[in-house]
Amino acid sequence: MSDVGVTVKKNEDFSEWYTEVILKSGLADYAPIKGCMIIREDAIAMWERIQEVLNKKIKATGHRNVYFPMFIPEGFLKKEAEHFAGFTPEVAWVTQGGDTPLEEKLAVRPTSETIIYATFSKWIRSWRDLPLKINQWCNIVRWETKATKLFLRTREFLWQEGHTAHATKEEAEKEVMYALGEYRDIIENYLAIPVIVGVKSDSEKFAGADYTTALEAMMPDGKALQMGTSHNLGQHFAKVFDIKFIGEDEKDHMVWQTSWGLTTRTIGALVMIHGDDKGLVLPPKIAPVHVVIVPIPYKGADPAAIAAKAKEVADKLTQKGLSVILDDRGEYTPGWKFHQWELKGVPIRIEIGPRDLQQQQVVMVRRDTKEKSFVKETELLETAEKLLEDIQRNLFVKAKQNLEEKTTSVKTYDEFKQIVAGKGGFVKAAWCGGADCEAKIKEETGATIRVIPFEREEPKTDCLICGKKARDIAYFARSY
RNA sequence: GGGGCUGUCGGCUAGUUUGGUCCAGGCUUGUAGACUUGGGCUCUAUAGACCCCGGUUCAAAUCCGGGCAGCCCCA
Repeated sequence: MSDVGVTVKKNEDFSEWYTEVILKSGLADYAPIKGCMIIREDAIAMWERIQEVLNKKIKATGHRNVYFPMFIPEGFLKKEAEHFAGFTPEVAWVTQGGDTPLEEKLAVRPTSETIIYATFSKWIRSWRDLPLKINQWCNIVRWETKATKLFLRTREFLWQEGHTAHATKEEAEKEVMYALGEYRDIIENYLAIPVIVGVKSDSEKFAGADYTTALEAMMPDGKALQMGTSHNLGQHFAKVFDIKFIGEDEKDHMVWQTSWGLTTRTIGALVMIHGDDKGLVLPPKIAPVHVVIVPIPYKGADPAAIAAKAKEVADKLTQKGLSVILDDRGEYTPGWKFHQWELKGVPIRIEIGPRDLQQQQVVMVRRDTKEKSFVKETELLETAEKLLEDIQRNLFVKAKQNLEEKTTSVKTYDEFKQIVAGKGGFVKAAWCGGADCEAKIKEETGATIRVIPFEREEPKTDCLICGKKARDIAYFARSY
């Protein structure tokens, strides 16, 4: 046994397991710059798949892609005070070009609201210009000081940011929910990760927003991970960037705005949630490769016939629209290849050897359960497709169980502390809505309000901290 | 933000406690070849490292200082 595979078990040293799986499966590598990572081929392929799915959705509803500069003049960033205060601690600044100091320093975008909205004020004149709905795929820099965690905490990452301007408050509210809904579809139905959706507390909302809605997932180690956010910006930015339009009533109005983002963090969540001791386990709908075929060319057998059959099977599956790799490398043994492709998380492996040739069958192994079956050639396509659907569903169901197992309702603060310090996960607790109580919990336990779910539950007990009447049942957790 | 730990061929490591045996050993990987192939085959040849800077010393992978990088715990 060599050490090319994952050397630690997921439930023994989760953090180390996570890093090893990512490095060894080839999703990413550390970059020679502190806090930065290299996103490699397979991870980019998954990101491209996410792009493909989301682009299709938002284009169908009238959003269009754009690209704004990555540099933002300091003055822009400062215009909305709360926004500036929120982002300034982790902004990277460009202060010099060549040998010449800049007259005004430039922020490397931590998010693009300000530069985009400065432009919106130019583009929007009349109600006929609304709604304005754009999106951009780009990189973002936030100068983190904490330890790097691949995909989850790096100074630079990729994301998509949608920015919209609307004539009415109601329309903006609808847009916020629209974006959140599309995120939910991608995350749950493609990435197979169940989420709790709802609104953030004031202290956790986006700097400069009226309110922030979010999707939160639960990792196997009991920490929550934010999977995406959709903000209602109200008229905060419209006021400072002077984004006005003349309405049908021939009067001046401020626009109502939203912004929403989904990042490459979701790939980290995917690894954490579905991976196992053998490596990655990818949901078929996001996997860059659906099927790997490993021919087993015994010496006594007819290697040419086996190779031909493997090729034939590969072609059939490819024609059906699946992404297939025929691994006919002679220098590796089948066993070696099995491990390699399991590490990379390919959903289905097909083995074709002399015995299968005789029986007119193939051996099909699913990555999630490692279950092996013999499939008649005539049933190859339908079985493969059914299996992919099965795997997709199974991964979601298992993740959903994890989410449910790691969600605990508590009545007292003692119970709360015990859960947070022990099994972790989401802790549902009654909360008065006060920032002081929230801050106290954060200080004493490290847990924050991840989300106040839309699927509202009526609090039956009083606020955990102050004992006053509770406003909500909030989901608390320690988080990434 | 605070505390702790670690850094040796591409990867994992031995050597560090007690400076000298180390122009650094092993396994794995890479390369060339042979032989194999239903769960990480075997053999031969070959390539490859003390994180960086400074100090102590006759002598530094080993001790000291600083830097850089990574990991863990706490908030």
